[in-house]
Amino acid sequence: MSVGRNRGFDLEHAVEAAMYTFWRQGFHGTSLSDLTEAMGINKSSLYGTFKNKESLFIETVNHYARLYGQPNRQRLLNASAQNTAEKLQPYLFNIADRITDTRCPAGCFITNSTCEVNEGSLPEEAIAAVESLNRNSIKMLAQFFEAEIANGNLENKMSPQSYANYIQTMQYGLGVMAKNRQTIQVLKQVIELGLAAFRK
Amino acid sequence: MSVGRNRGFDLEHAVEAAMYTFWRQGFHGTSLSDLTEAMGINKSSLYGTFKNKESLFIETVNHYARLYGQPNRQRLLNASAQNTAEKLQPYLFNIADRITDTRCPAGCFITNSTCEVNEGSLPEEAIAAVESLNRNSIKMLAQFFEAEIANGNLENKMSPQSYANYIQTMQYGLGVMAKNRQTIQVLKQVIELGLAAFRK
DNA sequence: TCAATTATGAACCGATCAGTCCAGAATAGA
DNA sequence: TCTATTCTGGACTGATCGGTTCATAATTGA
Repeated sequence: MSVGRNRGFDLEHAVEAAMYTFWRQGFHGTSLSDLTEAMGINKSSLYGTFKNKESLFIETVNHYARLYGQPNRQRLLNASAQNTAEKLQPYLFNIADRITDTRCPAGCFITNSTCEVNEGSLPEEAIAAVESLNRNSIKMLAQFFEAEIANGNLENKMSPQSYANYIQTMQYGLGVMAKNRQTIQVLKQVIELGLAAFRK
Repeated sequence: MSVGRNRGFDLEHAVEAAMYTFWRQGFHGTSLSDLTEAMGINKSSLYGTFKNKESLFIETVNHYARLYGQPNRQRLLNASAQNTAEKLQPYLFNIADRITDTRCPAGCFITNSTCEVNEGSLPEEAIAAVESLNRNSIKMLAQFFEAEIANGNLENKMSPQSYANYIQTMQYGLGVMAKNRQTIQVLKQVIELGLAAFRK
């Protein structure tokens, strides 16, 4: 254990509380008092631990991606279902479940943040963090489609990149639908229609 | 002409300038100084004419819907193409063109605003205005699909409402993709894939 | 036990926030 | 020309913004 007084709060719980707050209210809609109240710490501790509002925001979007995005993408890459549509369905259903989960803020944190991104308005490093997560998501989807085509599960009428862009668009759209308080049933019907592109 | 001093600025130009500012920066990301600077007027005139920031915001989202959304929806309802996909394609391409138009802020103003909506964070009447536009959009899409099914252009495997939800999801997704600086070419490929649901 | 180090609470900072006020300028009708 | 009305510029308001400072509390290793 390092020298000095011990931190009086749990780091992960604090990041999670901050994440929920940014997720619900956005970067600009969240004040430092909102954060300190949600995290149960005061400003000194927040600045001592996380440097500033922007760094804490970056911490939370990355936490979100680690917690929700990456495991689901990993399952998609490892999926053993017969065809592409049957692999994509549980992947998208998982997203739909998450973004309509009443225990969490509505919608997708990354989608919301992407809509808030804008030079001069959001701080530069925060923009970079969000854009990096978006690029990463599309990249992993492209990898998935590349493998699907290589394995003969999918015609190569379109490039893996194009299929990836399509699914990314669906994800974003579902996020906004959820923010708009559409039910899980609606989202699952939307997904079924969206998967028509992968069914013969 | 009514009595008293004449307004020293053009009302429509002012609303348009405010619209671009909110569209680019969001409600919370836009300050009154941003607005007065963009509109070329001062606070007294802004408050005298538009009451407050919230009312001006509502004015701008409605202006956006009148300017872009409604004409395009009207064209969709009047489209004479052979089948459903050929009617939807120009409708969605029009959206893609607009949200990637470099003369305007990236993305869709309504989509961005929907992501910013959230009780307690955005003022109540502004939330109501955005939600009303979203409901209206889905309603008109549902009308379109109802007619398509009635005319025998589309199987009634799914309800008109479900098809409408699907297209609305696409629209939202395209908006976020555009905000994420994806090109018009990418968006048009995505649309082609998305229309697979309406092609045999 | 004591020095070095780290965390915390509270007061404080200048800047900016949305919004108000008011004196004066401009206009129309009488 | 005079009066009533409306619009405008600028100064001003209290509140809140993100961020800092500093004295003190708590901890470890020596």
